Parts: sequence; C-alpha cells; structure tokens
Amino acid sequence: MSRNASKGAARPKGDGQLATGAGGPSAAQWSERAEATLAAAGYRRGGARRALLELLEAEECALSAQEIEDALRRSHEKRAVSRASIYRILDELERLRLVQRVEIGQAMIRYERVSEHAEHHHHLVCDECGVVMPFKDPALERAIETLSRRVPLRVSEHEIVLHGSCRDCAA
Amino acid sequence: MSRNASKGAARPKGDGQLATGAGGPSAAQWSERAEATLAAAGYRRGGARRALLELLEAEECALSAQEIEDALRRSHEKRAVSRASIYRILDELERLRLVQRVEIGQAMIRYERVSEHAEHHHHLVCDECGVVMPFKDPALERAIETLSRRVPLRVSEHEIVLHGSCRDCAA
DNA sequence: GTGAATGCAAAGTGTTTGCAGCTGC
DNA sequence: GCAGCTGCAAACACTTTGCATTCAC
Repeated sequence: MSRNASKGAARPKGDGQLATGAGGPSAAQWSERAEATLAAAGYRRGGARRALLELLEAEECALSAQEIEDALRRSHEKRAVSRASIYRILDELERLRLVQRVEIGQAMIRYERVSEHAEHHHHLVCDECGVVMPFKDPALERAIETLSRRVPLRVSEHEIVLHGSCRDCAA
Repeated sequence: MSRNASKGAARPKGDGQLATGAGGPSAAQWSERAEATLAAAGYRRGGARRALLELLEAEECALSAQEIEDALRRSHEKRAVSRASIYRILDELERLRLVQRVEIGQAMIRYERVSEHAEHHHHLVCDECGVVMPFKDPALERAIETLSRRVPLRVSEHEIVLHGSCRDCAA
C-alpha cells in the first residue's frame, strides 16, 4: 500500500512541521471560548481536560488521538492523559463545536480546534511520509460557498484535502 | 459510533441535477482499461477479482469494503468474496491507479473507480444518516487546479467533501 | 460527601497478514 | 505443476465502553 506512513511510523511529529506556528492569533480566543462553553455546559475542570485544552490551543492543525497522547506524555509541563479520556474529552469538545473532526486519510480520525472567524483552513497531505500541512485559499472558499447553495444538502461544514508528495519526498 | 447508517443507504439514483447516473459513459472504458492494466501487470483472472471489477464498474460512487462484501454476497449473479480478498484486490487496484481511496468520514475507507477524463466528482455526506452523494462542479475544479500550482506539494489528487444534512434528515 | 472526571482493561470495529488449499495458465 | 489467487482465522490498530477509583466542588 503506497499510502501508508500510518503505521505509527513515518509520523513527522509536531516539530519541524510546517504548521502555522504554534498558537496563532485566535488561539487565546479559542481557549477562552472553550473554558466558557465548558463551564456553561456544567463541566468541571479536571486536570486531563485542562491539559488537552492547552495542547489544542497551541496546535492549529489536525492531530490524531495517538499524537495527542504522545505529545502529552512527552510534555514535562503537561500531564499524561489516558487514551480513553482523550477520546471522551474530544467527543465532548466536538459536541460543543469547539473542535472538529478532520478526515484526511489513513482511516484515522484527527481533530483540530474550530476557529470562530475566517481562520478556516484546509489540508495538504503527503501520501509518502504522512505529513499534514494547513493551507488557506479565499477563492476556493468562495467557490465552495457558492456551490453550497446549489446542492441538495444543508451544508454545515466542508473539507478539502490535497494529496501528493511533499518537497522532501518528491525530491 | 453515532454517524452510521452506512449500509445500502448510500446511493441516490438519478437525483436529477447531480448524480452522473449508474454505470455512466466511462464505465465500460474503465472496465476495459482495468482488464488491460491487470493483464499487463501480470495478474491472473481469478473469480474474486472479476466479481469485484464487475461491481465497481457498475457503481460510480464510493463504497466501503463492508458494502462491497455485502453487495457481492447478496448478488445472485456474482459470487461472494471474502473480506481478505476484497482488501487485497482493492489494494492492487489502488496501486495500479484503477481505484482511488475516498475518505469521507466515519474513520472508514471507501473506494471508487478512477475515471480517465473529466468524470471527476466529489462528495456530499449527510452526517445524520450517512448517505453519500456525488456532485460535480467545474468552477471548483478550476479553483483547485489553480491552487495546486501554488502549494508546496506535488499534488496528485484532491478531495472535497461537503458535510451536512440531506433533504430527508433536514426535514 | 457526592457526582463528575479519570484510568485501566476489556470489548468493538475496520483492516491486514499467515498459511493452507485451490485454480488459472 | 508452478505460481498466483482465495478463504479462513488470527493478528493488528484505532476507538469505545464498563467499572472502580480519584478529584473538583
């Protein structure tokens, strides 16, 4: 299978990636909104949830549960969180529309925080090494916007993924 | 998993404006090409592979391995094929670029045949009932085309998925 | 103190692999 | 008859769930 890299291997971890830099302009906003929304929904503030929120706040692009667990385990500032809790918390956050599932291949679910405004982005995936990069394109957004009105579906989200070979792999 | 209903649901027939119709103009072409490509690659003609090719030829939109197995098992004209063979054959076909993976959610892989020319389409997914519908949009294709040249990835494929509620579910 | 939050381990799914038997050529 | 093709069942990987414990309030 050519499109692998999924097998735990070839997973370029959080660094070196071309993510849009940690945090980003709306990260703090997101964090605040998340806290508020969770509080309003009656959730308590467990340590696991807080660690997860901090991690998501710092990462703009999509992470898998596996990557989240690893990142938390390696981090000395944050605490380790069990896989079950990670899935449970991500599920809560998804329900509250604070994070969003992103399906970019490898039959694995990834999550990323939902930005409120025009922070919307999509993904480039290298099918060889599995690296995932975000990109934005206003023209494309407009085309999608227009299209969404002409389709027999009440569109709530959309997802665009470009597959190919990244510079390193194509070289 | 709350997003299910994947079974046979996923197939709207000639839904007017967007379905390209079962089979479609290029289905026969695809079948021929597939046979030729497989032969050229030195593959023999097992019964399982033939059954799978026939099924894929008739179906334009994305199917999961599960759906393929069920369809073959139910079909009286075709033969049942074991799951292992289905995955193996799909893998071969993918490597030969005769089928393509489509990731439209539910952490499940779907496959559909690759058309040679402008038969390209994308997908609408109802997150409530799981139905999957194809759609086309030349303007969107052009936008993607343009974008593909400006991005740090040698793009080989792209995928667009619109999520939302279908007419039935939104009602 | 009580109920939510968490961890652990077991159970579920979807996918892949090892191996024995069958089949196309 | 050999090499490739299949089916079966076991192995895997990712996700979800059950239950006992811990922790926030």
